[in-house]
Amino acid sequence: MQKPFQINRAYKEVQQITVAVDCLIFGFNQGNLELLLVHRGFEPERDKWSLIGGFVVNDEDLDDAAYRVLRELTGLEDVYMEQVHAFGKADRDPYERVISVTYSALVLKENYDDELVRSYKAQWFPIDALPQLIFDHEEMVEAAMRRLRRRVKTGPVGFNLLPEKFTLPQLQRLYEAILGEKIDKRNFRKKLSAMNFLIRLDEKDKSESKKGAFLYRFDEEKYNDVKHFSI
Amino acid sequence: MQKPFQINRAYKEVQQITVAVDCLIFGFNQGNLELLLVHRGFEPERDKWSLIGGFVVNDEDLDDAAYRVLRELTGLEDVYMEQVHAFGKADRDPYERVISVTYSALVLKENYDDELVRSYKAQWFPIDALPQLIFDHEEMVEAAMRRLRRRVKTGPVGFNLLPEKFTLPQLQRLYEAILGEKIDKRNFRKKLSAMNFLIRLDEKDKSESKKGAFLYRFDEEKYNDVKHFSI
DNA sequence: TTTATAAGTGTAAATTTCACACTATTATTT
DNA sequence: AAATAATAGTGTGAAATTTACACTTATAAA
Repeated sequence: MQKPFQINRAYKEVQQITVAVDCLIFGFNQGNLELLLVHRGFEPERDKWSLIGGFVVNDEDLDDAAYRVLRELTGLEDVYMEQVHAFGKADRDPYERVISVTYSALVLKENYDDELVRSYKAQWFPIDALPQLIFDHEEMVEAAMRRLRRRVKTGPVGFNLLPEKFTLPQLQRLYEAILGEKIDKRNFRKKLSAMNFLIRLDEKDKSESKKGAFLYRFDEEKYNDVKHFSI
Repeated sequence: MQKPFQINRAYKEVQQITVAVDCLIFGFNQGNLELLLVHRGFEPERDKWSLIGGFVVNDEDLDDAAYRVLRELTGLEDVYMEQVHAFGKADRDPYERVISVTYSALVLKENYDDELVRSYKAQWFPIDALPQLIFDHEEMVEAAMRRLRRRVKTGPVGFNLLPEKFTLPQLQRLYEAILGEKIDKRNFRKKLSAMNFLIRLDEKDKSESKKGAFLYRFDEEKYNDVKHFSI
């Protein structure tokens, strides 16, 4: 029989393991939900693509490691980010045993540091046209997408993918891209206006239509009064 | 600037970290949702209680580590278990840096090995009357409860906490214990009978009432025809 | 002036959720 | 033998939510 649980916390002889974070960096661009990937230029799995990852160091919070990796690649801070799942099959990385914890980040494509991204040979791919990914990274994408779909239906996280001012058609296209289905325009707007946390500005965005669409902004305070967010 | 991402996967100089799994073992007993905890008999945080945990060894899948820990403590196999969250604050364990991945297990209290549990000084506590827990284990319980509440509303996982044959009053009490709220009997039954995956047997359980309540069983096949599970 | 394009708006039907109270069965008590 | 006490079991109508659906408006471009 094994040692009692927890007891061996006091022992130092426990095996240690390499721990990584992999970031699913989502952006929204011209109606497409996109994912930022880096090209893998070495074996094994050379020329496939990979999530942005990095190793966790010993004095660093797990969450901080994810923020660091994101910052190093994109230059972004204060980004919406959420842990998704820990992937820990012993043979998931053929080179060595690595446990990877995935994080999903929603970034504003206009804000990130393009230069930095390019220097890492990173590239945006539409979520429905991803290249081949290494290891179990496809499974990671699936898990993150499932969670993202749930999150945007039950909370105002989607707004992190849009600029401060946005139009309702943009917002709807964002939801359609994330959920992978068409949404009825009137029903969509009805739900939003019932929740009453979007402020219509006196400005229109004419870049996407002749008529122009009113710009809105998300109002944090009004959102706090919302009982049940649902889209 | 740091090394490019992923590249240093090929380097062996990465710091390694102790990785643990902590199991939230839920049981249902006499109308109460209960959690199995072990008493901590040593410093730091002596005499608090703790989740059942163990360390992940290098050639072991993360999920397998959780199953092993559960089996070692309860003797149970083939248990419903699901990863909840990875907890990774650098100082969450004051003794040494440990990243802990939590798993939620739903066990049948009648099946586990009582002797084994007692030999580990483990004890069941009602979920609404937990003792003080070590480290961030209260946060772990919260996270697991949130997920469990969501899961039982959207899928047939609650049945893992009941024996093969169970009555509708038992099932309702289980839901009430998990959700922490009273449920209307008629509405509850209406939803279940609409989904049509419970088979009423020709037996009654008279242990909990004079009249006796019909026993039911969950029918896997019929469940597969259910479009939307919702309670 | 016409045309083409996307923005914006309301209503009715269907479905789902919610609130609510009495009868049935039987072991136990008197 | 009758009364009692305790839990099981059952249906209906109101309210809220979700869904389906089509035309008018504004304006740049032709």
